[in-house]
Amino acid sequence: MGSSKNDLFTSEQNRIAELAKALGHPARIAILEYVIRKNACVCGDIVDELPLSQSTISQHLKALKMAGILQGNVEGAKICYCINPKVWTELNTLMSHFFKTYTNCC
Amino acid sequence: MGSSKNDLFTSEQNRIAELAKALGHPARIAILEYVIRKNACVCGDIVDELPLSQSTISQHLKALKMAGILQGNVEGAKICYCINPKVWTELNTLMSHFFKTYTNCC
DNA sequence: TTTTTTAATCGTAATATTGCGATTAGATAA
DNA sequence: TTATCTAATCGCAATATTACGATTAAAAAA
Repeated sequence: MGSSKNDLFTSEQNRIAELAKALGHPARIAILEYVIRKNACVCGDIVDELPLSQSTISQHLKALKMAGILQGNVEGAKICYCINPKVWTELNTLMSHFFKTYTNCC
Repeated sequence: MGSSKNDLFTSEQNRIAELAKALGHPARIAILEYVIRKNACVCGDIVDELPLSQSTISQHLKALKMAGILQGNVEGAKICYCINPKVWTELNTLMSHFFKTYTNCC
């Protein structure tokens, strides 16, 4: 027990949940906002921007990369993070479709 | 340690993360889809619909209620769940605004 | 009344997440 | 070469999540 039973749900349900989960921490929202605000690939100065340790931020970056939302491109010793446009579109599409399925009833 | 440091982030960052986290499990997506598909307030037959135990579903319902996404209205012995329209709009607004902040750069 | 139904909560166990310091590996600089 | 910088990973601890059976409280039915 303790782990979620992903095999019981559709792949779309699992994918929405996976992407939402990746957004489910304020530090990861802050990271994405920062990467977007810089409007370019941003290297490890995220660490200077957020009040969290380097290892913690690296973990959050990993979570965002695992979901596919962020890309990391190696640039010498530094690594350049940016939004993965395809996954961003996927996220937008899945969410807005999900939102549209509801129209007031109560 | 172990708990997230919500006080380090803006209330908007925390709220987006809180709502996203509530969507961050396939069972909760399935619950919302079911409630929406019924296009009306739905009572506890969610338990018959999903392959999870009554107590587990009750926990997921609690998570959705805590985030405000679901409302539960007492109807005799049964409880009637439906989407909270205000929070649904809030969710839609926050997410679509968040999505719009990004335009391709890389 | 007693019985049944409904949904929340309790108790427990397994697993996941969050966070940080320390270490590591690879690239760059001196 | 050695030193430094960068970012991932390791190891650990605290806490949260997920899941289920059992119990509970309240309403409805018999």
